[in-house]
Amino acid sequence: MARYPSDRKQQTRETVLRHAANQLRAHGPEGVSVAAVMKDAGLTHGGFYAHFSSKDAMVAAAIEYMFGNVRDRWAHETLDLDPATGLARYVDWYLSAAHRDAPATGCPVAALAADMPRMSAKCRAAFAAGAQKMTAMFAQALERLGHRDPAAAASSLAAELVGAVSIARLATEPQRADAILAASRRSIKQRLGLDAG
Amino acid sequence: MARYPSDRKQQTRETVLRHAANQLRAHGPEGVSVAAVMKDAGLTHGGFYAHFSSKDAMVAAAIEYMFGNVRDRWAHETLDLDPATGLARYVDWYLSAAHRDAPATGCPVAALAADMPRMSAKCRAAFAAGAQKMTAMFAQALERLGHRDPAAAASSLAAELVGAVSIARLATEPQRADAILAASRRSIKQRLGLDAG
DNA sequence: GTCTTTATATGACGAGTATCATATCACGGT
DNA sequence: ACCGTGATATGATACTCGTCATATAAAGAC
Repeated sequence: MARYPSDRKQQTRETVLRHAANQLRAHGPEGVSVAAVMKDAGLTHGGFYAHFSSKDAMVAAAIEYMFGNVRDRWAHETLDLDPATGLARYVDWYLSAAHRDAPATGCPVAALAADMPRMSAKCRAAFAAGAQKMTAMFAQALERLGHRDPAAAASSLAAELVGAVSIARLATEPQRADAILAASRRSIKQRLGLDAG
Repeated sequence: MARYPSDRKQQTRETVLRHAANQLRAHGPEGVSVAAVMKDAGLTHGGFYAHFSSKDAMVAAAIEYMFGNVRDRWAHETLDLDPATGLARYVDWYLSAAHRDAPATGCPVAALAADMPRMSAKCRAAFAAGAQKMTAMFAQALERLGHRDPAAAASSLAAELVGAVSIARLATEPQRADAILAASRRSIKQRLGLDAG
């Protein structure tokens, strides 16, 4: 029956999704074209609708994919570390020059939040769910650290992380961009008690 | 010589710019079309190139226009107030539900920062300059408040303001959106010593 | 009233896009 | 060797957008 390896289509779909996710963050929801994504994935535009019912469906799937990566990175960065060290390490990565300079593979919230209000309900829902899980991730770590009102602290933390990277990406001079990240690193660590060790 | 009122073209240009600025924040740089802006301004698309050399030139001019409004609002909100009260009042406005729900007339950084990396050099430069002036505005107030390292504190403040509004605009449930703004209001005021009065 | 100039409108062109109908290709079973 | 089907390619359609050439409308000068 199966004329192709059974998971061939699945793998193609995931390849397309990966390139879609990168192009989304790099060029924005309107800047990404079906043909360009397929070309990046090594295919032509025609076969697209065998994998997704519409461009919007692909974008929604790519959003879930990106937030899956966010959770993977969190798990990777905090693996086998106590909550304080793990959180500090994640903050350091989030506010690093490497993350600032690689929006295509970085946090979707910093790269795409501003575009969400004008997207389809499906995309907005997927994005909101992802962002919420991300904040919950922080809240759990802060709770273990004995913070009172960990939800509020996590919300404030997420806000400054996202804002700092967004603004740092605006700066024209590299040293200004560095200073923005450094200022938020210090402010966050001080306020969350992560600088004492 | 002058067959029309001398400032007629200037006024038309400003009307177009105002609508361009609103549409930019509402629909994003790719979502705004020359024809739609002109229609909003009560004109047709043809006359556009009498006012701007290109769509990009209009966007760049609209960016300057928006940041001009930012400074006007700052002046308006902090007028005749001591630095602490003025800053607190601005923070309250920035993190208000009204601002969150009206991106089209709100802060350009929260509405458009994510789109800047993929815009023309001219637009990026105008945006970076505007954002920098905004942070300098905060730094001046913080300096008057006797903060040490007011530049760093202003940077951190701007980051959390922008991030909080960006994330609040994602939330699907209104009460979550409110909680996000409230958490950052408290965190900012506490850390800057604005809650004591 | 007519003329001249400034401001705006009409209409067209070329490029790019999402979508879909149809054709071709690759592969495992026989 | 070849056949049938699942996966991808080709090509076309309808639409939108930025841009510009040209036409019309408005208003003071004579």
